[in-house]
Amino acid sequence: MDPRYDPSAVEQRWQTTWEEEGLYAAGAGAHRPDTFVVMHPPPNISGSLTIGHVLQLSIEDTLVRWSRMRGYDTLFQPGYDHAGISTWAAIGRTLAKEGKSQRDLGREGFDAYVQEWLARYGGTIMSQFRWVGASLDYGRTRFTMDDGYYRAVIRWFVHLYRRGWIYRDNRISNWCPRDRTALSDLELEPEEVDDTLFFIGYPLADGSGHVTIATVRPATILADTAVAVHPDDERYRDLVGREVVVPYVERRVPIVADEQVDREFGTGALKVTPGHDPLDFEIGRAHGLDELVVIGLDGRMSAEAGELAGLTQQEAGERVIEWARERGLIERQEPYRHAVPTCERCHSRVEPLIMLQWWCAMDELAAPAIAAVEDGGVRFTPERFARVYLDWMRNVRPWCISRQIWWGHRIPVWYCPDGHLTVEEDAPAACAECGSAELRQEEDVLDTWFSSALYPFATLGWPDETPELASYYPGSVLATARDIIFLWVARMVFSGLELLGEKPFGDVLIHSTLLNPEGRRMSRTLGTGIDPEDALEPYGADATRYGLLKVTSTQDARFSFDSIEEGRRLAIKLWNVARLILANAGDARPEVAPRDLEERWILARIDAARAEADEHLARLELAPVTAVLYHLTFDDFCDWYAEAVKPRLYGGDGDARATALAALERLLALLHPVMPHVTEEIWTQLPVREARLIVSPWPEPDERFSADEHALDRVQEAAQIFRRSAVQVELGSDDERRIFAAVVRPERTRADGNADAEIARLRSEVARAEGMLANERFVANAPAEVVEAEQEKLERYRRELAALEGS
RNA sequence: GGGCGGUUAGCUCAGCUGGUAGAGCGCCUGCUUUACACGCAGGUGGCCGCAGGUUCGAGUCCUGCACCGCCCACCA
Repeated sequence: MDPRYDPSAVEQRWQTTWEEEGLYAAGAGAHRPDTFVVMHPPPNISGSLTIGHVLQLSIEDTLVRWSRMRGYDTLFQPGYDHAGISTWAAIGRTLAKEGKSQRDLGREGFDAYVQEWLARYGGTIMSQFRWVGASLDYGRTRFTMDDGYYRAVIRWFVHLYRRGWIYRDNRISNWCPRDRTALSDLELEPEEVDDTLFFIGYPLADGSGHVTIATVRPATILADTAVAVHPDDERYRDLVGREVVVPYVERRVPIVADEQVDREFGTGALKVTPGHDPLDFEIGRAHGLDELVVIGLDGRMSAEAGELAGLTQQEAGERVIEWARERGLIERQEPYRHAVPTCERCHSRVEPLIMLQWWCAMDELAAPAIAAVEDGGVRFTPERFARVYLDWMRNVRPWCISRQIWWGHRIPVWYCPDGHLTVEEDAPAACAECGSAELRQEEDVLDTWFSSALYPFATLGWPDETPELASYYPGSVLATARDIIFLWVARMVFSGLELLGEKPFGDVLIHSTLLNPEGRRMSRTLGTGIDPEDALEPYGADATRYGLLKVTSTQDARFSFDSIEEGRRLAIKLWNVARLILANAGDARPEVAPRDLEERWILARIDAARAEADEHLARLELAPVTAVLYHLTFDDFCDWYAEAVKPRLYGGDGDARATALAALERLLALLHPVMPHVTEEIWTQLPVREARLIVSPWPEPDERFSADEHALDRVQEAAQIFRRSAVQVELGSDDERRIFAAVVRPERTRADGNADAEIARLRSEVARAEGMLANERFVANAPAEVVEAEQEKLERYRRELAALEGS
């Protein structure tokens, strides 16, 4: 073996070998009927890997490899997402450099361009997946726009349409004037802005006074169709049912009462603009108000704004205010800071506009998806995210699913010249209503998340009844960051329940969001992110995986190269101890032939670590696993076992050699899910191996040694005391004395004879324990085992103290 | 406005159903030449955010408060 471990060559070689030998394929190594399925969240085809993706892959791959070694039929599914608006916008930015836009290309020209673009930028992500060592079944890679998947999405649309839950309607929509498409509520991002709140008098139609309203958007006054007050508001009770005159347009509109009005805000009277505000829209529909629109798709005043047409809202607002001020209707104005919705992608201010869009009603879909989490069929880890999911699901509103872009699944609706709709999976020959053959397909495409929602089964061949679908649905664990609980997780749950009658996965693991070393959110656009290759290249995949898993928890985690450095040291340590054992193995073959204390002890320790790791992995806790492995390797295996057995290895003890090889095998197996490459590389150096480590059995516990987990406690205590004080403590057996001599080498110890400090320490421990045991209420009320433990501690301290003082 | 999370060693963080504080890194000291200085051994270092409460006993449970962060939100 090379004295120095160089991950770069080794890792790449194994990644290729495993894949070529088919060991990443679903079912590899399986010997039990259960399946373990992980759908890796499909990355945007337009993007590149972030360090957060590497964390996610590390978590998933560790669970997958662990399951594979335990004999499960595992499927780790890879794929890409076409990422509608995201890709659309990315291409827009590229085109802008040539002074063009997407729409300049025309629909077909755009299709051609996007294919070329994907060929150029699409391939890097999967090679980065491989670099991490993610054992995805690459041969099954799916794309959310491939033919089969496309068909699934269209089937889903038609299904919902026939259910009556998808409909086309003029509703208030979120319109991004820059991207020129509608957005769902989840694609908005609030942004704080400084506005002015104007208090404007609306004269009563009969001239008997006026009602004052507050607004930050005076331009929308042109589209006011009512004033609303709270029904219980004493101030306005008498005015309900009467009329006011809207300033500037001088239109008579009613005063209505609606409980959605906040009495505390402004004057308690609200101008109602159903065409340009979500709340006003609701009030308008409830009261049958007119829905006027005065703002166009470009965000400027439209033709309906009359003489103000073409002006910006700012300009139009100033004109309206000026008009009102001249007539003494401006009561006052004050600066006002508030959050307004913006497009999460381009940060333009989103216009709420009434427009014709496709909607999906959510009530019927949400009910079973709520039940699935309430009754524990779908579990969240950490649990608190179940509430986040439920709160959203219980208050979910209609989902706007149409987008006015050209990249995505085109809505399967055809219009005839008379405006009849035909909804079919395949292009119909004639209008279903009038028989007209002159059909035109809907221009809009579907929201990206409408298709992602099908991921857990569309990737398996749905709507066909494939063997994969039968075997691998539902999946096991979905690992994701918390930012897509609504966008994706929730939608997968309800689509799976609706189409297959079964939840898509049993566990949702919400892992840490990685922050940069300063504790700030990483952002590609701000350049505060970490390029995964900056870790993978110098440290290697094993170290990177280990380092990321170490810091992940139920909280956000700061990324740091320190933990990756620790992983690197672990890999090197493993490499070196393997060299020690292999160089001194002679012609021994791995066999559990324990004869002496240190061997039974290390086998017991490995078993205990395995049990601990199993427990944590079953609970989807990854960070504690790295700690268990680290201490097992460094402290138990290297610093104690290897040191203790070393003289016997040198001396040609066959049993010691055979057992050392067997113990090393088990250690490698335990580490493999986290650090697959270095462990597999060492594995191939072992004299006997029946298979690749990646598909070798997870170590079974050996009851013969479970009692020996603490066999070295006395020796370790004696060593501790000796190293601190140079005082020799009596040991009970020859084995113990031999191990002590092998591990505790006086010439490598400070041994400054500081027995006094040790005696003082033990005396204070004895005093503390005596104090507790003298407390009658403690002895009476504490559980028996706690009191016993305290007594044992006291006895041990007294024993050690006696040994020290006697010497 | 509503909700959630955090506050523990110089730094980054563990501490499950309450039993008298841990890890890694850093720092100090001493050890190298038959696995590894990418190493070994030892050590220093904590009113567990603040104030109350429950309890024989609180980092852990309860109530308030203070900062920091996140999510949701139609107060126009």
